[in-house]
Amino acid sequence: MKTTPKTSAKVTIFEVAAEAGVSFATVSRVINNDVHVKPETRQRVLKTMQRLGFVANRQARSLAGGKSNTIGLLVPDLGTAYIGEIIRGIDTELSWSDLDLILYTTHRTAAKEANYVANLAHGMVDGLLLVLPRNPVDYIETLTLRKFPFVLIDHQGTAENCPAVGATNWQGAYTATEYLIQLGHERIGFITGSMDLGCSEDRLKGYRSALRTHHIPDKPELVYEGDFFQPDGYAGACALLDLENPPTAIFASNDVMAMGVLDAVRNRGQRIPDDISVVGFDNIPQSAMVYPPITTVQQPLEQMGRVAAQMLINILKKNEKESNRIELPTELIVRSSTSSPRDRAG
Amino acid sequence: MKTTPKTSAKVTIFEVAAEAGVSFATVSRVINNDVHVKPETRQRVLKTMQRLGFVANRQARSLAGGKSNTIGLLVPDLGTAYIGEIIRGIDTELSWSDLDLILYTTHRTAAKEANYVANLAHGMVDGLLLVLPRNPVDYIETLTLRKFPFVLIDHQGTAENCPAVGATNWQGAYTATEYLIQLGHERIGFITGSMDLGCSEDRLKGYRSALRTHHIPDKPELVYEGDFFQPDGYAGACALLDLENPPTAIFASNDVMAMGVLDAVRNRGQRIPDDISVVGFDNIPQSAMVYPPITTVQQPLEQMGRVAAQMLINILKKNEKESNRIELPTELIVRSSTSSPRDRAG
DNA sequence: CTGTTAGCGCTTTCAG
DNA sequence: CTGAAAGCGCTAACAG
Repeated sequence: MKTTPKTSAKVTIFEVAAEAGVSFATVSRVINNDVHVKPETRQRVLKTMQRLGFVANRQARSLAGGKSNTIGLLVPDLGTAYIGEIIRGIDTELSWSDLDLILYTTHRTAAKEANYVANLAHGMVDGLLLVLPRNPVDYIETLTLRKFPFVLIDHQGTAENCPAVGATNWQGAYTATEYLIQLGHERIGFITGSMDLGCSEDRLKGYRSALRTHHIPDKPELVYEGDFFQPDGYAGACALLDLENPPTAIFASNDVMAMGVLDAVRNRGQRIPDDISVVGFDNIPQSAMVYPPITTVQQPLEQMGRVAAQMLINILKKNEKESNRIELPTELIVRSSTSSPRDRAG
Repeated sequence: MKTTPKTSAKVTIFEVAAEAGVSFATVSRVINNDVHVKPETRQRVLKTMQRLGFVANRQARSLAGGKSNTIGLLVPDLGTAYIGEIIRGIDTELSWSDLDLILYTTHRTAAKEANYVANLAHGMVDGLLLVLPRNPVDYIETLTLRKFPFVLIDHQGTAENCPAVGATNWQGAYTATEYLIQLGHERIGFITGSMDLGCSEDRLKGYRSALRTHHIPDKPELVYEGDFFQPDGYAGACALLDLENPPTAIFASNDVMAMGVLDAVRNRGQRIPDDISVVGFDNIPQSAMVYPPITTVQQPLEQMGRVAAQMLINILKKNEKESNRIELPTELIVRSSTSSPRDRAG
């Protein structure tokens, strides 16, 4: 009952070997495209494999061979379109290789993050893609020391010198702010993202730099600290509009919060863009579909995913990290949520 | 250079065992929470594991133990919010177990689908979650025969008797159609989903039944075959509106196509809902945010993911399939894209 | 309660 | 070019 090869049971290289009349080592060679196999023999083995419906056991291969042909993707959560776009890019790129993808969600728990990284780096996966890492310092050193392949996505916190792909957050925020200034806005509210993320800081800095360049005082009361979620966009807009001297435009650090702003403004009976101009960041698909369509800073999310996957694959192949940090350009997408404040008169 | 345990190298149960002064079997027992270990010993081993930074190798565990503690998720693609919602539900549920999630994207290739299933069922994962399977017939039999645990999500094609979670598509479409009829619409256009999917058929049937119930002739020219993507919603709306006697309402089989309908109607200078009422299906987040917010049939996507994951976990635990098919209720969400056709006069 | 003994299915030297 | 042998790190009966 033990070695009885039932028809529907798993087929191992041994069975294939026996059927094909070769040793199992040869079968292994065929599987691994080893050159040292006579074409004739290879064909015979290949046919047998097909006939028997042989499927190599990845666990075993990885145990014996030392690599898993799997990469791990660590994301904070799955709640927003933002992550979805990035995953899509990664998936696209991976579909051309034969790497599998294991998905880990940290649910915004820094502890879980470090924990996962430790586990994953321990044989489960060959490389790691870390989206929006919270506390990379906790493990980047370990990873680097061990020479474990990884790429950071959308992170620009510490000045660590490691592979990462991000977007020109500073530039994007600067451009958008400047655009509002050129429309004639002088009181521009700003809602930040989670300030423990590098990108949030960069966006805030870009906003401030634009103001400075145009000699507009940077009033602290016009900056509201948000967290990238819609409710905070709503709250931020309310806070800003409640000011004695409210802003004529609000720049939210992402589209999701900008939608919260839209709601808040509408609920107060004000119109967009006539009364208040609104700008977002990311250019997630919804931003074009809401009413009014939101002027936003496009972040090439899907491309970021693709590029990151490419980088990781390269590192895996060459066994050395080549490029260090790639910044993909952001672009201002002007839609209908912004106009000159002078329009009010009209 | 071979067995030299460098400080930063991987720690195995052997090292832990040696350090703790027990046999490696005991360490294994501790890892697996086996009851047969003296509390005292367990503590000592646990401490040693911690100190040495031991992390169990999943590949090895799975090879030896015959299970991987990983489940596979097979989705057609990552392009739509639809899948995202489902994944979120699955992820939520999984976060309470210690199962890992491997993500496979078939990119709508039926061949790839069957292929993946074959591979996965071969040791890579302990169970399979299949979202919107294209050609389940290709492998359901194999899976069932092998008693391989799996759950189908949003599939109601063949009458196969296997674990699945879906929504009351027929009921949802019936209710929505009836709602339009009660508003006074008599010519109601319908844009189907991919007709190779069971849910599409059910929705079409629900639509037809509602018409029949209310003695409204079911005109074939009012049904346009779509594919669930936005462009087809656009095309479908154009085709329907080009009819000699165009419909006063259009019911699209999902929200994404409904958005295409919105575009098409607007591009023709007609207003929603004044000139044309529009109804969608799914209730993806965007549907509430576009202009005008779309009346739609809510499908509990996130919940479907959760329930499916629960079912699979149960099957995995009890090693038997318990429940067979769960239908989660749909619900009509009335928003601003629908009104009585008589409003035109107003 | 704990140690011993076999493998899981495959990759990899090392000899032919 | 091909076979034999030695593990990869761990689980799972068996004996104590």
